[in-house]
Amino acid sequence: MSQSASDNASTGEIPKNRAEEIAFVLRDEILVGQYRAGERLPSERDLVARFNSNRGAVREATKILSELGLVSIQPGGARIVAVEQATLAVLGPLLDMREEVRPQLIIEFVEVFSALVALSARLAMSQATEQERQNLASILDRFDPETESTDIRSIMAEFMQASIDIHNNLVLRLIGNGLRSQIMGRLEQTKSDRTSDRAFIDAMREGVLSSNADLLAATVIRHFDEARKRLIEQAEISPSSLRSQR
Amino acid sequence: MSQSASDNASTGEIPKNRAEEIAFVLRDEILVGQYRAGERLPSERDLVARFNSNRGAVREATKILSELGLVSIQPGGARIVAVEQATLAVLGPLLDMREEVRPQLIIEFVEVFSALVALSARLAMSQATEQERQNLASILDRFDPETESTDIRSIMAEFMQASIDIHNNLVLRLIGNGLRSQIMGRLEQTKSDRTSDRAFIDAMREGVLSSNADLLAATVIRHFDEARKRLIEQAEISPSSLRSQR
DNA sequence: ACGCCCAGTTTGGTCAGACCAATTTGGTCT
DNA sequence: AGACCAAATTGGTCTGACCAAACTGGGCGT
Repeated sequence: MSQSASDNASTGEIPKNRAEEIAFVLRDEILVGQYRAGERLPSERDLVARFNSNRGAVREATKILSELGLVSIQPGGARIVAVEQATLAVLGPLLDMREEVRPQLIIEFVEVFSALVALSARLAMSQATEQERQNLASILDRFDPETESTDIRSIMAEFMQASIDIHNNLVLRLIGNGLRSQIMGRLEQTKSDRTSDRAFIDAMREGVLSSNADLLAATVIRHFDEARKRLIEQAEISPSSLRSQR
Repeated sequence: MSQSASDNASTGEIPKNRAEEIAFVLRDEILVGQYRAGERLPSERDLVARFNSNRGAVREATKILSELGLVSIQPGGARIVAVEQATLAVLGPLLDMREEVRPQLIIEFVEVFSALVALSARLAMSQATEQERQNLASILDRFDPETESTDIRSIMAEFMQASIDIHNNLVLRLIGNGLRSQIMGRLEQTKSDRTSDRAFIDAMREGVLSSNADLLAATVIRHFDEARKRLIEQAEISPSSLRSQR
């Protein structure tokens, strides 16, 4: 009845050691809904038997789950916590595991990311030096509508990072870190309108160079709103019906 | 040379076990700058000696630090990671430990929280039922300018939660969880203008009941912007000079 | 002097087994 | 049915051991 625990999903999640290996498996099982919230996680000794490991490794694994906010460990037993109570760190795995909620989750991500990029751009504009503005513009210049390889999303990610470096808002940076690490590499290529992308980039460039925070923010919001609408159409389901699936 | 590791700071951070006890001490030492980024954490065996514990507990502790993003554990040694790379979970401890950056950090928090509340209100308005709008309004109604006890911040927190329950954006909810758990109970009472607060609450109420997302968002932004300006004055230092302290 | 290489040491990773205190559980008694 | 108690279970702590990879310093060759 032992288990190798190595049947991990697609993404480049390479467990560094036995504990992470076990933690990832259990995490995915929880995210997939194999246990319900409030239910008890198997005892450490049971997990030892199941994964053919030792209590040390198993305890480290459950520690990880606890840190993710997915389980609550107490003397007497560890209990599963609702995903809604967890950490941002469950986002990525959630995208990998739950195909059904994936489209909706991506839409929700865009909603939030949009607001954060707009905010970041605003804050950056309020104190950027001339050189920093030039730097931001140069990032935008990397966009080339001719080349398929230049992904507008990676440019936005870089723009976000650069603007964070300018205003240096730690809270925003930490949130950005979390979102980036969870989303990076998990978003498939989406076909987008290159000409409208061109217009978007140009508008941002103008906003940056003229240090027009309002224009910048509005441009960002509008662009992501369009992207969001495309995603909704792509999902071919109305967001409200999707929303109830979770 | 042993250490009891129980000299934790003010906030209600009660370690559940030896591992957390050790982790909290090390975390605080890192946040205070006792180790520099890239430096090596003492070896597990050294930590065992220092905390008069065992390797199992120490390993669980470093696992926690690793999960916080404060250290990177690799065969050969664990190394300290820059705070900027960490998780939102370091925010609270940072507020507790670094008095010098506290004012600036709070300002940065307000900047972000403001945008998120505005976004959340927007999203909620886009799909709130009549009853849900009434519920939001009733939360706002709990504000009583006469009573000193009604804290406008707790009302905002509740409003945020309620609006999240409406739109049910998981990403926003997870971020909200993180921010709330880090900030809750760590913000001192600030004297605010009760009459302007009254006006703010009323404006929000109107926005909610008329389902006017733009009004709501604008109101939220304006209010937090004023709050932020008060905080800056209170700190008696310009944000730019503070910014360089970190 | 300088750089390369190798052996010894240190470090994290894994494992087995033991004891404790608190919780949980199941059965018994009322 | 409910209260109660004893036994089994569970997480928490601790000891001691072995391995492979990483790190260290010293000696060798250039």
